[in-house]
Amino acid sequence: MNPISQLGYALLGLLHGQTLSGYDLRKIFTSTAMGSFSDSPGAIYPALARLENQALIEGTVADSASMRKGRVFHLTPTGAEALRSWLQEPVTTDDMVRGVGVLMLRFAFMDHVLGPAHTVCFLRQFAEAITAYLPRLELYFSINSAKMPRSARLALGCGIQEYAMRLKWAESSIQEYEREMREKP
Amino acid sequence: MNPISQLGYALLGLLHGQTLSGYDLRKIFTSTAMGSFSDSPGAIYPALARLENQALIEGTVADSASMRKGRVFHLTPTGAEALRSWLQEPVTTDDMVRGVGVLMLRFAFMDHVLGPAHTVCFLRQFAEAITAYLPRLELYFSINSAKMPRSARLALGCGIQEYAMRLKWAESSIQEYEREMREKP
DNA sequence: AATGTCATGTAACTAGTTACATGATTTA
DNA sequence: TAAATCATGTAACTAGTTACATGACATT
Repeated sequence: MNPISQLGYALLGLLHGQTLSGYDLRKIFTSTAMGSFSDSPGAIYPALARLENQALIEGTVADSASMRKGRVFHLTPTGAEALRSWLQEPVTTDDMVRGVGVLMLRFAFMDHVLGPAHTVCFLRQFAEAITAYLPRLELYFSINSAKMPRSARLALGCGIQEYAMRLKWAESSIQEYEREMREKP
Repeated sequence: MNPISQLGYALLGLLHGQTLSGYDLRKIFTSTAMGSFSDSPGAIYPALARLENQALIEGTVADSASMRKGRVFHLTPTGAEALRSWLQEPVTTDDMVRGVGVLMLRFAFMDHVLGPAHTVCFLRQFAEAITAYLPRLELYFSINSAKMPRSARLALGCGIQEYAMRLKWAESSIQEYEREMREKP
C-alpha cells in the first residue's frame, strides 16, 4: 500500500465520475485554474502508470471514431475508495502551515465525491484549524514585527490577512450549504 | 552554473547579513512563519553542501565558547550576487499561476537586500501581474461556474478573492513605501 | 553513569524536471 | 507531400523524504 502523491490524488479526483486520457488531463492542468500542477508528460504519464500498477485506475483503449487512438482511464472501486478516504482525512493545523493548496484541492472535489454533508464537516474543520492557527501567527507578529525588515513584516501581514479571509470564506460557505440543506433536506 | 532550488534561495536569503549554522536554519523553519519549508536535516544539510560546492556560501568552524562545535555559514560575494539577481527577476503572470509562495518569499527578503526602491518596483510588477491574471480567472469563472460542482466553484471563488486581496495589499504596501520615502528621501 | 538534547550528517527511495523520441492524424 | 499538432511515452538528472547513524555536551 504505497503512498499516493498530490498529483496522484489530483488525477484520481479528476477521474471521478468521468473517463479521461492522459492528454485530456494534461490539458486540464494547462488551461484551467489547476495550473499549480505540472502539465509535463514526464509527470503525468508516470503518475498514471503508478496509479494503474496500484490498481487504483484502469486504462482502456478508446477506439471511438472521433478520438485518436489512446487510452482513457477510469477509477476502479479501490481507487474511488482511496480518493474518498483522502478526502475524509481530518484537517490539521499542520496542513495550514504547510500550505492550504492541498486542502483547497481536497475541497474542490469534495462535494462531488462525498456530498454536501461531508463538505460542511470539512469546512467546519477548516475554519477551526484557522481559528487555532491565526492567533499563533498574530502572536508571532506582535512579538517579532518590530525587529523584522519592513518587507518581511508586510509579507507576514499579507499571510495573516489571507488566513483571515479564508476563515470568512469558510464561514460564508458553511452558511451557503446550510441554507441549501434547509431548502431541500 | 547550476540552478538553485527554492530552499537554496531561502537559505541564501536567511544568511544575508548574518551567519547561521545548519541547526539555526532548521529551527527557523520549525518555529517561525516559514513553516512551508522542510526542517528535516536530510533537506537542509545537502542543500547547504550544494551551495558551498557552488561557492555561494562558506562555512567556518565556530569555536566560540558559548556554542557547541559546528559550522556556521555566511554568504560569499558570489552568493550575495546570486541572491540579488534572483530578487531582481521580473514578476510574471506565470509566477502567479504556479503559486505566490515564491514571490512572497522573494518579497520578504527584498527590502533588506535591495532596499526600498527595488521593493516598490517589485510590488508594482506584482500588482500588475495580478491585474493581468485576475480577469482571466474571473472570465474562466463566469464561463464554467455553472457546470462546476458547488465546492469546486467555491474553491475557485476563494482563489479569486485571494488574488483580489493580494492586489489591495500590494497597493497599500506601495503607498506605505511611498509615504516613507517622501518623509526621508 | 545514564539519559536527553544538540548538531551534523548519510543512505535508500521517490517523484518531479527537462529534454528527447516516436508515430499517428490533420491541415495547408 | 510537408508541416503542425495530437498523443504517449522514456531517459537522465535533481532535490526532497524518511529513517537512521554518530558523537559531543548537558542534566539528573
